[in-house]
Amino acid sequence: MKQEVVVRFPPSPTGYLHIGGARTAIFNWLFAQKTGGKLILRIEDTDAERSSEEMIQGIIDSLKWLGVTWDEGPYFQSRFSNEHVAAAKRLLDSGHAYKCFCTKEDLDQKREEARKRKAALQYDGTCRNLTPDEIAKKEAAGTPYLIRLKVPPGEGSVMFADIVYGIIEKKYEDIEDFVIVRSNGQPLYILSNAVDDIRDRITHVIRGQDGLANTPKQILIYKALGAPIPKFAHMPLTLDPKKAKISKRTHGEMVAVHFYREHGFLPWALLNYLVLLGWSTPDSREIFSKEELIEAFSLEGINRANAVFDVRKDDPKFFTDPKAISINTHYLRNLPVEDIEPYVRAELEKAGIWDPEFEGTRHDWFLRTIDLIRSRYHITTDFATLGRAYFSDDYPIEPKALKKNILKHEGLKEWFPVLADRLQAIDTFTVEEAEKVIRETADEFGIKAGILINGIRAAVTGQAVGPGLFDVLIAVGRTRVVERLGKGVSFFE
RNA sequence: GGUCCCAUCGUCUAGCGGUCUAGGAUACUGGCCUCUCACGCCAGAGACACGGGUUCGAUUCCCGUUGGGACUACCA
Repeated sequence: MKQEVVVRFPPSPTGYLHIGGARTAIFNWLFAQKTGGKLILRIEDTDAERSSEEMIQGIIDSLKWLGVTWDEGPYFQSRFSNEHVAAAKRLLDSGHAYKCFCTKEDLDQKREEARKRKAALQYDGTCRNLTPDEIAKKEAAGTPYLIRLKVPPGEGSVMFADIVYGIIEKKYEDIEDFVIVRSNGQPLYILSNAVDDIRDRITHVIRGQDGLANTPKQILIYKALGAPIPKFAHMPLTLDPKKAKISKRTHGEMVAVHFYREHGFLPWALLNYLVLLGWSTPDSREIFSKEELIEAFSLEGINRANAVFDVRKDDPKFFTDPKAISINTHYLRNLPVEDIEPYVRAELEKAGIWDPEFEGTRHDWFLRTIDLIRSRYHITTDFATLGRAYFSDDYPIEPKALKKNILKHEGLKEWFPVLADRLQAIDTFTVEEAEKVIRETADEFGIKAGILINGIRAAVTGQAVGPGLFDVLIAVGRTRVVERLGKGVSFFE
């Protein structure tokens, strides 16, 4: 019988969830979904100094927003510190680890010397072979100690087959006797993480490539503890355009999941973009529904080369990776209107122009209007900014539109009121009738229809661009159109 | 410094010895459409880091160089 897959996402709550972490969570989630396995959320909060309740909540909110679901947890690493300590004691008792009484100063000094000699800066094993007598003496003297894992001596090596990177081999002699417990008795991440994974019966460790170099050490811990070794799949890192690892510290909000939430991204669009960073299908397909993505996903499709998250700081045209925006745009335009309705509503509420009628008596109108204007928007916030005139009477007139489409044609001062009257007089206010009236008016005054059309668009929507004008008029509604045109004269004052 | 990983258009990528005059996406340019702007459609420009091998034949395999990245804490 095949063993059930269990994977985990173990964020450290020292900050918000960023792009890189989200991507790791997504890959784990997809693998669990694909294999019918479980995803465990484990908060690695053992660094109490830097962890906070607020960050934990933020990470959970971001995961939920993305639609990444987990089957167990959140567990908190700090609750299991007794297990980590117990594991260290077992290692000590079985001779797989030893106490090291070297002082930090000694170690620093030795490291410094090694650096000067240009040699590897490994621990020299001073305390590795202390006799029981010597140990007892130092303990009796109250000398503080930390615990190091005893790396097997000799020619051997640690070897494992990473699902993404292939066979990785590391010689014992290239691994130092690394610290697993601090002198204050606190276990270190490398130990805690392995112990937690063993307890949680993790079958596949899917994480960033930055964990690759530490994997041999962790395998040594698994072996020393007599635990089965999980499969490893390391994924390429996300780099910034300068090829530096993405981090909260250097990139700030730009790389936070919540930044994209606040800037008009649809969660699935962000997820879809993120999964494309380091993963692909043989046919280079890029747009997937949730079901399609789970179906298509496989660890074998993960790329080895790091990917650049093309964030563009201070780019007037793109506030983030153009590809991410284009995927968001795609969903904004192609999803059923009902699917994006809630996001539009949220934006209108945020802008203070939400009207309950939009989901009441004017619900059909609301959906049709969203559908009418969405093809030129990229982010959901556009509905409240660029699309404001459709939902509120309080909208700004873009200076460029005012100048180019209204002030340039002084005749509009007279034409606007005429148009207002004539549109008001139409029997049934339809696209066809409105168009007829406007074109006839243009003929009558001997001007190109475009002048009236563009002028009306600027007056009615505040913008120089937008959907076909006659559709706009119907969407905005006769009453408002007439009212707005009636005020048109004031532009010239 | 040591150990390890990586290397195809600006960016994300396909390619797993001949199908490559290297495919897709995005961004960019031009055109069509048109009341504007988008959408859509059509077209264009744009890459196998370099040098050695192996082979009848290398983008694909091996080695080296260069470049980039990660790890190397009593952080996680």
